Amino acid sequence: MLKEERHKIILREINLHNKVLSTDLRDQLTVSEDTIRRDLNELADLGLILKVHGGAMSKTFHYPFNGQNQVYALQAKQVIADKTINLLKSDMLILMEGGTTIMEIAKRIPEDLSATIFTVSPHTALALAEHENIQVITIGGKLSKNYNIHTGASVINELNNIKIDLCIIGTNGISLNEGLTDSDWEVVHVIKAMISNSKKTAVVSIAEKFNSVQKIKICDLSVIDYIITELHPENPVLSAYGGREKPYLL
Amino acid sequence: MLKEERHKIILREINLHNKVLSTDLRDQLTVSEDTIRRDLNELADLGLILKVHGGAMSKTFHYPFNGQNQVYALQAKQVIADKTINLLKSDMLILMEGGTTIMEIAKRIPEDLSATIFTVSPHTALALAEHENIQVITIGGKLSKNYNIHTGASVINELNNIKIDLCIIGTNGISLNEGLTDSDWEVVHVIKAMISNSKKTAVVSIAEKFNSVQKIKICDLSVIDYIITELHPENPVLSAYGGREKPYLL
DNA sequence: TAAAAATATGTAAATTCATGCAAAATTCCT
DNA sequence: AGGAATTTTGCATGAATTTACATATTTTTA
Repeated sequence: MLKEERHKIILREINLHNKVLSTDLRDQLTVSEDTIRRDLNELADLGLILKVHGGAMSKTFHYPFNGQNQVYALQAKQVIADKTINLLKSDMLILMEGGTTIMEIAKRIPEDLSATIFTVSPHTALALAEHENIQVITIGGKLSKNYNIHTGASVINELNNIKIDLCIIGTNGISLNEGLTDSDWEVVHVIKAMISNSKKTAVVSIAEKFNSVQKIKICDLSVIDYIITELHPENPVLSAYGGREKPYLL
Repeated sequence: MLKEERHKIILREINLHNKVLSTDLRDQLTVSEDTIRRDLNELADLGLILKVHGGAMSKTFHYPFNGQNQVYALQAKQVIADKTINLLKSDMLILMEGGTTIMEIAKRIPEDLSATIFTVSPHTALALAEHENIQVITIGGKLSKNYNIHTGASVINELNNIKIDLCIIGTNGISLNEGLTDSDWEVVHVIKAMISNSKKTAVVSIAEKFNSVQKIKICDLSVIDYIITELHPENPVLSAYGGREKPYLL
């Protein structure tokens, strides 16, 4: 294994988890601990990481909600993120909403993927900005305090002027009969506009949210192309959802 | 668990709740109480927390100027922020750029000030969103990786459609002869548009940046209404700047 | 004032680190 | 392609750090 290769893996690991243990890296990369230590020293000399006793840490938190904040069901969301990333191809125009699941996707995008990603969420934008080959375009507008995403007429207008290849949204409610539902009127309208200006739409949601209904309807499930959960597509919990038609379970 | 990791968690806990009990931390972090005590001692030695019997407290509770952020010249920037906030009145339309000084302004806006604030910076937007009475509107666009502010034609277009009462910008270079200067072409154009669509413009800058010149010109100083530094307006360092005409030193 | 709680100090075990050196791998040059 | 130069790696050693426990002291509380 090349040194540069290790360095990239180490940096990635730190970006993802905010820290690494020398011992973990030794096992993961199957090199001696001395080598790892030398790697960490070099990366620290370049100012890329913060070396500490026992490993290394991320030097600064670039965006507010990053490390210490405990994300609910983080592991499930990371599984979802990895599945979702398989849908992303180079040169795509991608549109992302906000939320913790989508943040995990943003963080875990491979460094060699080059694409243009639109987002209505400042958090997502800042996470995406970490990737060298991703062009980030924020759809600005009134910032909703509760959801930290841009809403309002200006957002809708902007969205109506672009044609997206793949749109990735989270959801608060998802059920067979009611489709996608949410509780905030402004947010619902943004999501509607996101979907209707995209060729394909993927919904990411932990299985726990399935069969829950919120007050305001976004759309029927038939409009959705992919539903991505942490479970295997053939898990009985999802059996009602994977029909012959869209949406496809991933 | 890494020691620094514990430290960050402890700091976060203190920032959130203003105090921590050693016993709570012992349980939460599953280490011995001695370790917690050592951690608290180290953080106290660094001046980041205030150690008290039974745990530790936030120092900012007692001494407002003492952040743990690694912002360069933070104290000066906080002085600038407080001066700038005097310019803000309720019901104003305000426009803010990005940068560490402006972040301090955003954080320190009084809770009873109610205004609409536009910004081209996701960071600033998220900081502003913390204030209940501030309506935040993000001017979206291509996110510049180096500066983390939105740039490009769409930003200019949006800016041309609004009329701002007060525009607050930072700067990289400020000098009598060359006026405001910066090093990034895209950023310069955004700032130009910000200024030309605002009735009043305030420049915030630590004194250290005075008499420095960057490659690209933004505007002459005569266009600026207020220059705000951490120094007293009559400090000799600034003597050349405060003429009979604009700009006014604060 | 006495009991309880919190703190300080010392010690030993375990882990981690820095350094020097030789073997192995890689790169460079002809 | 072949060999020299350079870089990289693993190992050995001793030093340094970190942690939990035991014990003594101080502070708080009833």
